[in-house]
Order: sequence, then structure tokens, then C-alpha cells
Amino acid sequence: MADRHTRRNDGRRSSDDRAVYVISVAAELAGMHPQTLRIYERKGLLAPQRTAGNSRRYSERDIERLRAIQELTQKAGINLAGVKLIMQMQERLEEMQRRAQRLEQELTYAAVRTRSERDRSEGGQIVPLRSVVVFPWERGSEA
Amino acid sequence: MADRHTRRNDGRRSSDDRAVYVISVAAELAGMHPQTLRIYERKGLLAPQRTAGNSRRYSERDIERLRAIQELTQKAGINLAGVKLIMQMQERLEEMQRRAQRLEQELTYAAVRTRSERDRSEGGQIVPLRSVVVFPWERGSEA
DNA sequence: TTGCTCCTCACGTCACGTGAGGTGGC
DNA sequence: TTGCTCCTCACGTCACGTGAGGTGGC
Repeated sequence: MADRHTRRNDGRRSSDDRAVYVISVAAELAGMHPQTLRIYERKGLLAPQRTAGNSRRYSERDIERLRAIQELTQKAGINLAGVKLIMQMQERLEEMQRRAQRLEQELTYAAVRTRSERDRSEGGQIVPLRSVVVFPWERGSEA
Repeated sequence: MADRHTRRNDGRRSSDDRAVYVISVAAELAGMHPQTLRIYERKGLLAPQRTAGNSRRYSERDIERLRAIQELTQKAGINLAGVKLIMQMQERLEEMQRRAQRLEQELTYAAVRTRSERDRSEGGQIVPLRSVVVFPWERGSEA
């Protein structure tokens, strides 16, 4: 839970990206069998770094990804092929969302600019957004 | 590609949405076993209409959905739980794309309007959208 | 009547996680 | 040396598609 991201206290890369855990520790942190992590890698679900001696080294981000895989497989019953595609789509969705957010901000600026130019205020409507996809396992209790 | 949608020549609904195929025909069109269609329905992957006598009736859109399911299961090896979530995400993705497109258009209009305001004022109203789309998987695990 | 529909149950196949077994490097 | 890592192979479990079996309505 600690140091979520971009905690770069001294010019080093984000601590979340540093490959620090050997496979046994990573498996313990994710609550999995070490062999399971090897399977996930072979299936292309994650790609931990390797040491010079060819041993795997997992980052904090890798651990989070492992937990996400666990959610999808155990709680939602999705197989690994599905998890792989879902995670790709998730990245695309997040990218799209950032794009829409940026566009909206620009639009707000444009609106302010227009309003101030004619010194007239007649607020635009606010368009409520549709409810988002709620995954089955996220209904009910939080966290 | 023929009569894709909104072909309402006489007040009827889109031809793609009309429930016209009984299960045996739908299965044949989709290249599946009829029992498979029943399984998909039970798993919540599609919901064909029912006749007064409780028989299933599939629309052209249902057939297309069946083919999409087939792609994901047979070619990609994704199980039904995965297919279900993927299709939900796909709808979200398409919605997001339409939204971004609309925003871009509004932004273009706003730019044009700002420019023309300098000469003469003839403005439509601006509709600022407030974006707070936060997908479940993007929420932080806690505050 | 026939030929469809509805449903449930059973079985074969396959994906996946777990574990054993044997190897090599720090 | 020990305790890890690497890999492959085998097995138990489960999801899924197919089929059989029995029912009912048009």
C-alpha cells in the first residue's frame, strides 16, 4: 500500500518500477505459488526483469499487476487469455479517458474565453455522465 | 453490410433489431449448436426475445453478437466470463470514443465562435461538460 | 400426427494451478 | 555446504460444448 507511485526522492526512477523482489517473495506478496508466476509470464501476462544470472526480479508494479490478475481469475472466473485482452483494453480505456479529460479542459478554457469576450454569462448545461461499468466483484463492500 | 440500422421504411424498428430467427435457424446462421445458444443466454451473454409461448427469437444483432462471441472463444481462447466483461468494456470504449469525438467537435466550434465574436456576436450556447469519469479499476485502493 | 421447442443431466476435452523431480549458480 | 533459482512433466479440478432423454405447445 505504501509509496503508491512517483516517489523519487533522489533522482532515481519511481520506486514502483524498481525490480526488487525475487520470485519467492513476489509470490508471497501476491499470495500465489511461485510456479504460477512463471506460468503467467509464459502466457504473456507480465514480464518481470531478469538479473544477469537469468533470475526473475519483480517490481511493485508487477505485484499490483499480479493482484489484478488474481481478481480477474478468482473473483470473476476469467481465464488467462481473457485477462490478457482485458488488461490491454483497460490501458486503452485509460488512455481514452485522459484524452477526453484533456479535451474537456480545453473546452472549458474556450468557454471562459468566449464568455469574457462578450461579457455575458449564461451558464451552459451540465451533462451528467452515464454510470460506469461496475464489475461484479466490486459491488457491495468497498475495498 | 446491407441495412445496417435505422432502416425504418414504414415506422417499424430497425431491421437489425427485429427478432425473427428461431433457435435452430439462429444456431445455423451462427454455426453453433442450439444448446450452445441456450448456455450463452444462461450465462448472460445475450438475451434474445421470447414469444408468447416462451420460445426464443433472435435478431440480426443477436446473430452478430453470437459471431463475436465465437471469435473470442474459439480464436482467442477466452472463456465466457471473459467474453462477458470484454463486451461490456467494448461498449464503454465505443461510448468513450463517441464522447471524445463530440468534444473535439465542440472545441472546434468554440474556437470558431471565439474568433467570430470579435466581429459580431451571434453565439449558440456553449455546453461545458464536466468530466468525472472514474472507472472502478482506476480508483485508488483507499484515500 | 410430425417437428419443433423447452428443460436437465452426463460425458469428453481442455485450461490452469499445484506439486514433484532434476539442474545449476550465488 | 544450504537454499534458492531454472526448467519440464504429471495430475486433479473445473468450464464448456455436445448429446441424450423426456416434456409440451403449435
